[in-house]
Amino acid sequence: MSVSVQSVAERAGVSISTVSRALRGVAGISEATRKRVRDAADELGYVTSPSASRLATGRTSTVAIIVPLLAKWFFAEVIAAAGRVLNREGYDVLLTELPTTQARAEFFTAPRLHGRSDGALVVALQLEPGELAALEAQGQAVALVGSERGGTSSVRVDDRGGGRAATRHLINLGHERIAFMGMRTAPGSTLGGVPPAERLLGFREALAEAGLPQDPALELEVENTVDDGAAAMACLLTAAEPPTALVASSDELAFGALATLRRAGLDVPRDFSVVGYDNHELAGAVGLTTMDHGVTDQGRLAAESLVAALSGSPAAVGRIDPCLVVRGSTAPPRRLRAGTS
Amino acid sequence: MSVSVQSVAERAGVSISTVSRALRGVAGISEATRKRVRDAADELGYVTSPSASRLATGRTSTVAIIVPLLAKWFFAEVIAAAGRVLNREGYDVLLTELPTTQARAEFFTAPRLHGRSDGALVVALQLEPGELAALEAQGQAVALVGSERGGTSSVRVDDRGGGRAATRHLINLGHERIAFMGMRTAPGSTLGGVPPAERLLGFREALAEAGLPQDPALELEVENTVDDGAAAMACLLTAAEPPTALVASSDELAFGALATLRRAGLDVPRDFSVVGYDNHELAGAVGLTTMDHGVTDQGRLAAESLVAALSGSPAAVGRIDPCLVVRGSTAPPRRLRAGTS
DNA sequence: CTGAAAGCGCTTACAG
DNA sequence: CTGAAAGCGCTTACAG
Repeated sequence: MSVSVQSVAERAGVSISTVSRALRGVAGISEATRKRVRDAADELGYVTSPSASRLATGRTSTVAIIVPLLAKWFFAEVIAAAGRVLNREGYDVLLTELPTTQARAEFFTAPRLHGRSDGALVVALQLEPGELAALEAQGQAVALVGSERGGTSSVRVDDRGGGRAATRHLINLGHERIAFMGMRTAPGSTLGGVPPAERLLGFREALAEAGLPQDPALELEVENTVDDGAAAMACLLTAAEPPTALVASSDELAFGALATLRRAGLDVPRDFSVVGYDNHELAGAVGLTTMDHGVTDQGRLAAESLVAALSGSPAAVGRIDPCLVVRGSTAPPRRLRAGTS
Repeated sequence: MSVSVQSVAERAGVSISTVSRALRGVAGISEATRKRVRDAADELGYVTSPSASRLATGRTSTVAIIVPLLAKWFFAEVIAAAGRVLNREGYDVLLTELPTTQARAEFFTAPRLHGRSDGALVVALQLEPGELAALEAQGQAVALVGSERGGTSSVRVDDRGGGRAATRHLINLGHERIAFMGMRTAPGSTLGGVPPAERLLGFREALAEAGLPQDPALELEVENTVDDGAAAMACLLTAAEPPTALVASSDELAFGALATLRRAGLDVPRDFSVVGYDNHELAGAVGLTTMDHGVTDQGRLAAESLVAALSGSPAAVGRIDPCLVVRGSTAPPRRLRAGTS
């Protein structure tokens, strides 16, 4: 049904070996022959069979991108950025979503990538040693975003520094009671992981450096959803000595917190300050001050290091330093603005 | 390097034909033999080579999902929903993003899917006849979401009805000057299309049915971004006789509009009402009343009809009726609430 | 610079 | 119920 090398060879009056070589741009073919083959291929509408080529070479020119959840802004953004470099480099993108611990277990038990992709870009999942080994046993080069493993390419984001920076911003404005909203991994979920935990450590460091007391009651752990952020913020409003500011470990959580504050009739930033984490596409719309951690860069860098690994380069670690984006959700606490409004 | 049928055959003491048949669950193999083969395969850690299998059968068990832009909530959600059914049905998902007219042209010119996938799930792109023909010439079964084509499976969303419903809600509240924010396709962009245009028609129908005048100045066409929504809302605020309510053809646009209203010191819904379109994951956080058009269902239905088409079923059209989700961004206009604060 | 031939690892009529 | 053999459409040493 579809045109094969054979017919191109006949039309060009050469052997199939020559067709294969001419079309792939291999050296050692006279320009005249190459042109003749190309013309014949064009006229016939020939296109190489990927399956046959993959079977013969053992390479798939495909990369699997593995994420916990597709429909989260962060993951979609990473996939988009990674996909662009992957396509540019000639790789197909195979998408795998592992939203539940069950899906995750099944995926790593069966050799699901074997012969389907040459490499895997693993986003956010904290791979257990066995899982990483399983990927490698399937012949996959691996690159990580949101986690690290010795000997494996990854992009390292200074989340601790980010958490510290967000907190310092509030401290510098004069806040002394600052809450932190972290991410908890829900049972059966594959979300969460090291980055949010690092942000919490950064938060604590900033408080310690400023000589501020650590109050465990101000450290909340919730699922990373708008609703949970809203609920957690409500809890904070019931404290005997409420905080005047919040560091949220994601913009989703911050959005939820802002919603609760608004519903409670509190004005941000006059009555309460919020710093988010992500620089989510919608952060601007709600005027959220937040930490930008180069989400697009994370995807791009990871894809680049995976492509490099695929061509034999040693494992590389990309680095990203988050930085604050000031919008309108932070201000000095009320007590420092006695004269104001 | 990896285990082949050959070694399994030797270990089980049968021919490779029998191994192939036993492992694929084909009928006509004694249970004893089947078990022996399975055990041998397990012991050896055998896994079928996809490339070899695809070459032999001519089927790839892969479906390509094609979207204009990955990092938009709507598309990510559709991909996630479709991907789940596709994986469940044993298909791999090949991801293709065509954000620019250039990428789109290149994609349809080269037979990029030939031999890579058995079908294509095309989201939002309004395929030109030549583009659809190109996919079919590459042997792809096709399913559409966000557009329709005779003889091709698709999911039909009643966008006109949705636009009308959103508008009626405002009319029923007593609004008489209502603006509409539609989507314009930016030069070089692949976004936009029929659904937003249908929503506008529904808007006009509702006005006409209510005997309200059509004012072209209240119909804005902008790019589907928060920023453009914000800018367009600002324009509306400068009208000689400003509207009291807005129907936005996406939640992103509505988010932008809400931001502008807030910054202008206007209270929603006391001073101005807004209805969005999408039921975006963050609509709840900002209290946006919006049209839910079953985004997850769109992905699921499209994937299901594609799977059906792949097994020979005739083209099918799924149907979805959008419905209003009331939150807090709509209320009767001020003049009807003279007594109220 | 070019060709004949083996091989990649399956699936599937065709026989028995 | 099982096997021998052809074929899927390429790539790649090996010769020349």
